[in-house]
Amino acid sequence: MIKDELNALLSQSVDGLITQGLLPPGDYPIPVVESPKQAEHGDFAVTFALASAKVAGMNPRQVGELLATALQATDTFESVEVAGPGFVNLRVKPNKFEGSLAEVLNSTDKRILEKPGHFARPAQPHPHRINVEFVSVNPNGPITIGSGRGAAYGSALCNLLEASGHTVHREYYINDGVNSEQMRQFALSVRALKLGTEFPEKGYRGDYVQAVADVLDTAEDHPTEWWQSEAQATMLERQRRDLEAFGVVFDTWFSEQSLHDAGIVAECLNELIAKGAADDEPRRTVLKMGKKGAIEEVVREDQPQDEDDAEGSERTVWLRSTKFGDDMDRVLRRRDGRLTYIASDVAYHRDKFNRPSSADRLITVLGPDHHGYINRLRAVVAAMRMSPSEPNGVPAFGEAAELFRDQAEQASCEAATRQAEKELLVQIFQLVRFLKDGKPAPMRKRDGNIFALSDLVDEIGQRLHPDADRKTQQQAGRDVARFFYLMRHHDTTFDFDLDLAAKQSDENPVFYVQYAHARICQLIDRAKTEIPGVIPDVTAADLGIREVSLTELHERERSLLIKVFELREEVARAAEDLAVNRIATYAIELARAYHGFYDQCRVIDAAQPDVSKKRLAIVLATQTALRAALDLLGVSAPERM
RNA sequence: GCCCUGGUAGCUCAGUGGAUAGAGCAACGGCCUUCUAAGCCGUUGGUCGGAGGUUCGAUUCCUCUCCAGGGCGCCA
Repeated sequence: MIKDELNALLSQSVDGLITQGLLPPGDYPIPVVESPKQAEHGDFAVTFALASAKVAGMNPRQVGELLATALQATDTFESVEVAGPGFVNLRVKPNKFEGSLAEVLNSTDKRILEKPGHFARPAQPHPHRINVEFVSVNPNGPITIGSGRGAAYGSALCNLLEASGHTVHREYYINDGVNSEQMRQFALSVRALKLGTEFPEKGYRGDYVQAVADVLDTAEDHPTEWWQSEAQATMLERQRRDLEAFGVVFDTWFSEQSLHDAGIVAECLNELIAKGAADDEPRRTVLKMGKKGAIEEVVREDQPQDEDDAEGSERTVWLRSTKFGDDMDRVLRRRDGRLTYIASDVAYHRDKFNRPSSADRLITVLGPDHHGYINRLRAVVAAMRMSPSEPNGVPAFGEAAELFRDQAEQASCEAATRQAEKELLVQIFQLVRFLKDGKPAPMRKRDGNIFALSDLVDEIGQRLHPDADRKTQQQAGRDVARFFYLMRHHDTTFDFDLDLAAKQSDENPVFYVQYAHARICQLIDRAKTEIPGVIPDVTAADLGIREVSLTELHERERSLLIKVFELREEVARAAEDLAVNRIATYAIELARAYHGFYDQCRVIDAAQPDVSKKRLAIVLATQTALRAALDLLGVSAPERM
């Protein structure tokens, strides 16, 4: 793509200057082109002169002049200007865009997620096998509009990681442990509704509970476990349906309980004890933290042992997670022998690493209420991955002396923690506030009903297209909801304006982008009938672009092309930062560039076939980029609106 | 107390250590007998919460601080 070519050219030029003795040898930064904020600064800008003035021992403008002279000589630029304190502003000769345009057109009609050769797929220097776990809510209710953000983000993130050259596994962790008190309450609520028995005090109300009861085909009572597994399965099915309708599918729905059933949780527990990462000493270590994560004090809380406890009660087993960066030790096995959620987490994470096509990176997407879970989760992975250490009897220093057996253990634990920081990335998405009539809309209705993701999709779809069929409504609702969820950075609280989402107007960015695509499609259709033979044949093996020469470019053509070429870089950067919102922003910018081009550049003109051909090539390239961006977001690209 | 996130135009928000900080909406004014006006163009609008520091250069990095939201269970 054009930027890579220019970067290579820059490096050559700088090397040349050094070889010629015009620049003193030194440790220079790698020169790269940047996109200027203002169009009048040219197509690309170089800040090399500013960054390297010190190394060169010259003033930045001087370095800029040298670089400009060298670049002038390459016959690549229409203009090279040194501006301001030492920027080098570049305007590229139109024909230098031909290669990049051909590259994009080669990808027309290919989906970004299908063909590895797609132009938007950057060369991935460090491809990983990434397991992305997201949504993973309890199977005791429908997917809420709060979780909707995690669903949208997680699914788009997976697309993005794939597009940037990683292998991705999409995973949903089912919190179906039979020990779960919440699931027990949910099951008992269903039972009460079905059999007319007494409703549990902490029971779940809402139509969806009744709906589960209605589905179950039984008239008699069963053990609680039966109700639990039946209610769960029914609810899970609803979740799966809702998610699918929202464009979210998983490769694996992983059952927590299956780990218990296979005895793996217990096995892991024993492993941790053997490694010294867990034990049943009756104490909990709590770290008093100062600023910047500095340990101020190690507090040892002795746990009272109830002599009165029922016979057969066991000693509490603690994960010494304070050895792995957590601020508090965590319980793995309760006194009554039940294993905790975090105990299954150990087994679960071991499993993720140990499958046949195992992951080497884990990404876990969690909601805002799980922020405190990050260190704990990392400690779990660290403890599970740690290799046991031979005692060396050298006591650790300072606070560490309270935590570790000796320096050998400290080294081992710290290495495991650092490793876990690399292997496990926890992404927190922040709260969404839903606004209706300018006021916050409650997430939970007074009757105990939850504002479900499916309600959101339906409501937006119905308000947009009151008279359309259900499929059209759902598609529209899904497109708008996904785009709204994704257009803000996931780690920022944002307001979801339901009225704006349901407005079919220029205020709604989704339609702004989709409209650009629809305009393109209609234009291409029209060109096929009005000026057949002029439209570049992108299906030909050796593309029609070879006949399209870019001898001159209208300003709008130029800026549109540059924007199209940016997609690949944008995908790489967004994937690097796990920032899906960049793609939404890019889509809006690309749409803007297209609308601007469309307004000023007449495409179909039988009198000027060369101009038409060139512009159609640019339009096709834009269509490819726009589709790719929308694909990544999981938003449809309609052919007409 | 500690941790996380945010504070940028009237509103909603972009912004990668670079130039005069951008967009959409709102307000005002233009552009359809030629490819979809769900569009385009222009005007108005800013102590980038505050104070220090690093840097040739800070909205961006560091420290402190103010304000707002969220989180810190033998719950999951």
